Amino acid sequence: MAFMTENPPKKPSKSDRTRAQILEAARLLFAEHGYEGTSIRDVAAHASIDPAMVIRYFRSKDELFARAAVVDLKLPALRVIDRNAIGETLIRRFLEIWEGPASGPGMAILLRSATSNEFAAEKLRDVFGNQVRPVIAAAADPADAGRRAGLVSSQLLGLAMCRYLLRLPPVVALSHDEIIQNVGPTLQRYAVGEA
Amino acid sequence: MAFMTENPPKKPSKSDRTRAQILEAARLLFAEHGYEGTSIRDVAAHASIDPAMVIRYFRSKDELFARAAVVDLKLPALRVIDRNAIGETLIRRFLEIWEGPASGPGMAILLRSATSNEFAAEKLRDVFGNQVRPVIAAAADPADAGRRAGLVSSQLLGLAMCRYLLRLPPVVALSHDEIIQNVGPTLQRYAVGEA
DNA sequence: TGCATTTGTCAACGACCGTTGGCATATGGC
DNA sequence: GCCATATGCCAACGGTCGTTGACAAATGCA
Repeated sequence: MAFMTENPPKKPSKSDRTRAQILEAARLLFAEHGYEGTSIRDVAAHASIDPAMVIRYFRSKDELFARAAVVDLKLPALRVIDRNAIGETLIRRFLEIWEGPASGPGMAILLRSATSNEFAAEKLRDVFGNQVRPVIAAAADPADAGRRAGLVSSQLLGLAMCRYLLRLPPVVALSHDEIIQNVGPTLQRYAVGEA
Repeated sequence: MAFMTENPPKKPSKSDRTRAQILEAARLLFAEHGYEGTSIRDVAAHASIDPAMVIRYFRSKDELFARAAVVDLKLPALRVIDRNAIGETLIRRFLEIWEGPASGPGMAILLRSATSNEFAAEKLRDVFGNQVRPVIAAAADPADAGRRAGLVSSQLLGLAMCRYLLRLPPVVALSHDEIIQNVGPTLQRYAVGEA
């Protein structure tokens, strides 16, 4: 067997480069065209490699998608957030995640395929259950953290859909300041506003 | 040529029934599994008919999808809406569209496929440009109606995604009253709130 | 009853898909 | 240089897809 999946500390071997190229091409294409709209052959062509190699490095298309669709929102630690600025904090982090240089296209990959691919949908539900909900739960009564996190998610997810996937012109045209000033208060009310 | 597409006033002929059955099956499946996830053979099986008939009645899968993806939000006429209750009016109509018995699955069809099918995306942009925007434009300064309609759309589209497509549990659990009380004020502010 | 038109079934086509196994080439330790 | 291994290409498989054309059954008018 020729796979040593877990960290062998030193080995930037030849294969690791192509492996990374394949994964990068896959993340790009999955983010842009979704799971069904991206073929193994497309990924291979983008990585300048034979389709068979994609299968050799990742065992199947499903496994490749799973490797490509990892998301870490890196939301601010629970106690660092100012309760009175949680709305602004969330929307600022949102813009970094979707437009900042550091973050990859992980969320785009999930959101693009979540409507027609159950694995992506489940993964997206996990993100909001394990990464968004805890932040809200730490800032307000944990009893209705689910309700509040759900409302926050609906606004953020809708904004992402309109701005980055559907590319609704007036939403694309919004400046960062406009988004912060308009959506920030909404999130603030959803997260910690009156019951 | 055997198609008389435009109203021949009296003819509930045999074919019109199967034609309707095919369209109904298509709307159901497109709404549930999206464009790429629904095959002509699936539609035919659901309509208890041969796949070739689907092509004979509608000329191609694209044309079938176009016929299935018609949407009329039937938003209240421009001057009937109370400016101070436009948020509540919009969210109530939203719930009727998505859960009421009268409205079909038109929006679900569009939203389900909009992330991976450019035709559906364009159609959805049309809906918000031709049906949502005018309502907002009539209620506030038409100059920034685009911005306001975009914000309204982001919230409504996100709520639909979370509740009906992604089925995020805490959002599914929301009662109609909770939705109206929480999302209504958001839409009110987006539509006519302070600049 | 005859016959033309409609309505439906069946088999097959070419294309694309994910995936596989065999075979060539390059690499790197001995 | 020798050879095991890693890396890569190629051709093909079985399957599903949208779509087509030929043919059978039903329908309705003369």
